[in-house]
Amino acid sequence: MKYKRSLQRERILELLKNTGIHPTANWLYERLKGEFPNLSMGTVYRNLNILDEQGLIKKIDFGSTFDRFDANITPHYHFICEICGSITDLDIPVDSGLEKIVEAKTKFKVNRHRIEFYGICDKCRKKTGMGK
Amino acid sequence: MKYKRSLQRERILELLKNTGIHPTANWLYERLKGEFPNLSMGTVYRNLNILDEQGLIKKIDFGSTFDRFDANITPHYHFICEICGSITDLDIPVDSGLEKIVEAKTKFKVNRHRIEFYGICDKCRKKTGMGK
DNA sequence: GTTCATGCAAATCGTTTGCACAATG
DNA sequence: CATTGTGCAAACGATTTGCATGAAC
Repeated sequence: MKYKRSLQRERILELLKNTGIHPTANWLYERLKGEFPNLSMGTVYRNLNILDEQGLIKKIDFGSTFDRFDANITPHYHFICEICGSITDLDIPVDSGLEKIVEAKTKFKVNRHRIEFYGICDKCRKKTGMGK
Repeated sequence: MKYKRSLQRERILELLKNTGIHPTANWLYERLKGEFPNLSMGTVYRNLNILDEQGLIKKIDFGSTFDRFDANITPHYHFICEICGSITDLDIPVDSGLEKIVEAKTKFKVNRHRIEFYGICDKCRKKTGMGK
């Protein structure tokens, strides 16, 4: 895919670079519609996806669009296969020391944390011959 | 809120306890509609929310429903305030040793990981008097 | 018999897409 | 002029909700 310049896209990137608040698409839309009175959400989303594809920004995508549910209510981490989407509970110790580190570095009160590992599960490695 | 028994809710919990695949609402619906021919998605979702509220299951909710975007494309962790929803980039080292630990314990190929810390940010601590 | 749960359909919300027109190269 | 971007509105998919009926206590 070959991209052409677009003022809207440039301004979206600029706004994103000048803020630390990790905005939503709607925040960007609100900020820009003074500048581009006919701006539409479609344009904002399309450009965000292009910028993400170009590696200029990162979408904090929180996984798939649908919720997953877990009857294992003890703290644990997850592994998510990037091919088949399967989620596996991990049997590694939950490290609350990490929360201490964050509290030492910031003024925040940390209540909990979560870790997700992403990669390729054993089944998909066999199927696709990917991974080593 | 006071809850009454419901066969549908009991079966949803049972299914969830007997599988490790972290199902979606739709997966549960498909599994149960043989048993409850008139089952509706509304019922599944309502019961999942009740079970979550009761602490009997955990919704892997991936934060809010909307995407957030970040122009900081170097690997880093996030802190999310549970009161105001603000997201802050954290200045603590990204520990790729964690990925090694997972690979040692599993047959998975790990490509990346993410950590989110949840708690109360300094602004909200002042406002609400919460936290310590 | 009061409260909570169900099924159904319509509504909601964030995001995506089809299309005709405008801007870019 | 060939290609990509825009605005608009309609479509989408997961989830929620209003309402009348049914089950639990």
